[in-house]
Amino acid sequence: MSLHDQLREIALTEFASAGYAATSLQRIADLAGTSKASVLYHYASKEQLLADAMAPALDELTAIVSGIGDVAADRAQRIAFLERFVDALLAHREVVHLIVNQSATQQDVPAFARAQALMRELSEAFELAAGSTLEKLRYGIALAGAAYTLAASDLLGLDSPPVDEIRPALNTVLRELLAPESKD
Amino acid sequence: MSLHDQLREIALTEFASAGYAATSLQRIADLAGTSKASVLYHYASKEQLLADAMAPALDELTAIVSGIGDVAADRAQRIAFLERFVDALLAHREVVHLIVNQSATQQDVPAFARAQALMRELSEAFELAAGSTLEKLRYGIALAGAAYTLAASDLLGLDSPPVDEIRPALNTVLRELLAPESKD
DNA sequence: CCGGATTTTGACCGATCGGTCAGAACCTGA
DNA sequence: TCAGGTTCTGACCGATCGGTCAAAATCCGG
Repeated sequence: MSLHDQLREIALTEFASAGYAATSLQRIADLAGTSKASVLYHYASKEQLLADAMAPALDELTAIVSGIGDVAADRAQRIAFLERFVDALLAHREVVHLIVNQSATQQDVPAFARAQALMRELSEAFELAAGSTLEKLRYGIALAGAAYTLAASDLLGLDSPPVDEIRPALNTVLRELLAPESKD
Repeated sequence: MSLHDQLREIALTEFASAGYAATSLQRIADLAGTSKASVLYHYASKEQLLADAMAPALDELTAIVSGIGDVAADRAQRIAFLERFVDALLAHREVVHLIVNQSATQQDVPAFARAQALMRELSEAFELAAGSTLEKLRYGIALAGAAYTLAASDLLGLDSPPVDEIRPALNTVLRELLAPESKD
């Protein structure tokens, strides 16, 4: 793999585990066995390195949220959305960790601002779908809980089960909350 | 109110909204209309200022988690715990925001390490209570979702409903997930 | 009014960070 | 072998930060 790609992967892992602000370019360079100046040759700035590392996940999540459909009325569409959402969370756990744990306090960084805008778009879509405070909370708890639990499991040192065990369980819990059989 | 107490409140609000690392002692001093050196006269260090600001909430949460009881078998105890938990979340929203959004990436800061240990203790208590992956996820989603949704609602610019509307709704959703009538 | 204790302040320090730059090293095709 | 582009590097810069310190200002009981 090229140094260019290797730097992006190392940076993503470090940003997710130690934090964007707390990860210096020098540390990324050390982990890659190169110099800080070399990192800045491949990526114009630290912000650009983060943006490139998060881009694939953000692109995919943006597509999913954009094509959310009429999630209010149609249970089938709700289930389809949840499935796509869960798949994306599992496919991009490091970026999910970044979004969930750091976008809140780093809105001056473009990539985090983009993530924050995405979360706002998602929550607004469900805000419209939900009538009562109770229902809004259900949406919030379900989606945020899924993302956060996934992101935190690594961190808390919990031995997380394999993906093909988490995926169906996640789908089950989300359906219990947002697409129960009794409804629609 | 004394400058000592005022500094703690200003710091807590800034730490929660802008982030601990991103909030300089100079900014706290400016907001309080005093000098940076004065802040460091009242609090030995930035870390100590954070620790003092978070202490009341952490103490209360620690007490709740310690007295968690046999949450596995007894539905009544589970409901009692959830009620205390929700009350604490609502009473200390700013600290909850801090814990949820920043403790992950600041474990070298003692107060955040303490928060992290608390979360681990809580998750381990439920880890024992839960038999299957599905049940573990239910606990994770419920508790993390409640905390994160509460913390994020301020941030995303959502107009959050008044507390006496959120409290019963939160309790309802958590009971649906963790203490359904059908069980026990 | 005085004197000791408390509180406040500006100047300063060392460390760290992201980023710049000129040149060295390296690779590649003619 | 040589030339031109690509990649890499160490030295350096300006800014910011948390924290120190001695001196000034303020407060308060006798």
